[in-house]
Amino acid sequence: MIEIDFASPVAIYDQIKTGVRGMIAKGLLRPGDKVPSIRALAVRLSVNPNTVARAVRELTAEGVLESQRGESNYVSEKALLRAKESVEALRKEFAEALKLARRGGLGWQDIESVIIKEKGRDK
Amino acid sequence: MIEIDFASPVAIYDQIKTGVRGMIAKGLLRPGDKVPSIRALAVRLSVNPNTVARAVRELTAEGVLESQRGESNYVSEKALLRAKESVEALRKEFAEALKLARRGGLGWQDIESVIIKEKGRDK
Amino acid sequence: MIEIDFASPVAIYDQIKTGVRGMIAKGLLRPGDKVPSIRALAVRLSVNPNTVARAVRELTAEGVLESQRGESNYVSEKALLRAKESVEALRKEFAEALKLARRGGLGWQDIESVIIKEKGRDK
Amino acid sequence: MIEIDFASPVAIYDQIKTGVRGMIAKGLLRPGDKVPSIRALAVRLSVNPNTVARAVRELTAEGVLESQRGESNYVSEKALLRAKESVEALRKEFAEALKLARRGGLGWQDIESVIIKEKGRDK
DNA sequence: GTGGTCTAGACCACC
DNA sequence: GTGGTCTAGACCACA
Repeated sequence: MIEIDFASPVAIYDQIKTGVRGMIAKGLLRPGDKVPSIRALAVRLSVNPNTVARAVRELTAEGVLESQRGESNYVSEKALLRAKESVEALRKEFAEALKLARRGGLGWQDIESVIIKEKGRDK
Repeated sequence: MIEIDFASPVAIYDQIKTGVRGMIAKGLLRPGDKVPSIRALAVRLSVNPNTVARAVRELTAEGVLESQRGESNYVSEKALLRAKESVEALRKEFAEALKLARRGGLGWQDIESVIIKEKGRDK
Repeated sequence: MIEIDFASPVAIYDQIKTGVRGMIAKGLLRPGDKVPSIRALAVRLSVNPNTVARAVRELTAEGVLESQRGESNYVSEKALLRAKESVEALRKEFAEALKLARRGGLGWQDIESVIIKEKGRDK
Repeated sequence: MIEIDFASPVAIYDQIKTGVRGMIAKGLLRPGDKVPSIRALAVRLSVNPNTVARAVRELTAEGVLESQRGESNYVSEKALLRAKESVEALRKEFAEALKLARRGGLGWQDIESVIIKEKGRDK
């Protein structure tokens, strides 16, 4: 499901947010689907429930999830649209990172090798 | 030579630093080479001389450039090593950005298209 | 300054948010003003720093405050506009509460007495 | 009689409950009075009979109304007491809303103007 | 010193 | 059981 990189400089709650948006963008999570409980997710990701709660809260504020007291959380109808937007933002960030790497002298060969390595990790 | 993206969120002096390191890594600047004067660089990049000065100052502190009172700046002997290190750092950042983009749902096709587009821009 | 009612059903972080917006709307806090540190506010309000941090974080996301790593927080330029909006929202909520109270049989006399009492508390 | 605000976030059956309690508190309905039939009320309020039925059911469970199979509904003897209680609850909610509005920066002038407007609507 | 994040554990309200 | 809030205390990055 969602992979957390504890060594990453990116905050865990942010990785969870990105991960959920990613699953929606990839179609693994669809509007109306029930999202695992905060506690369950926390256990599965080996993370504190508060950290998951923060991600869920912010995704809810963003309109990606819908939550009601005492009930499970659900993927909202607007989620697909929001996910598309965030993927586009990600595309721009990646393009920026690529440009930076090129300007800094990273060769195309290095870049291709990084990509091939990641593709392998993906399996 | 060095391209400055004035719309980028990355500070200009930082783009200059990265650009210089990049030219060294690419072999366009070699240890012992004379670096253009701050004023000349400022004019060529359409940038404030203070901004160039800051980049040069920090590169000097870093050991990439060597400067002496009233003389030109030169690429240091250690520059190649330093540049290699910074390219390695860049590689890691790029790998990180790639991983993030993937987790967030960006498809391989999107990624390839970004790369092809950048390759084209490079010419 | 900001008064916290610990007996209120309204969450503390929300009372802080409303309080800050209120001070801006009242002109007690103006764009560019420095906001007390999270820790200082926490002590003054007898509240956990994390609770203040949440209020500050959300106000920042909302565009009312501006914060930078390691620096103090400041009231943003857009804060006045945002505060005006939130006051308008508050006005509507109050009007709704009034209408509800009237429909439920609360007499004008009762309402006036509540208001006079609150005016007294204000001093 | 009872006014329904279809644009309100408050559920309609709840508005009906509040309205009935209000009429009792205002003395427009007294213990022993016959309450119009569910169908008649539904027509008069332009509302689904099921919605009225729910309001009546809950008011009966609460002890405000009394109903017997096939007979009309009547205002119970305890109704006055219950209505007083609910008005008191309403008073507290209104006081809370007022306090919130004040803390959020709503001026007394704004508050008075809201009240005057509502008084006018009341006629 | 600042804000930002994470953890641990507690209590509440709702269903 | 669910999510929501608060506290306490820790560590990090930045300046």
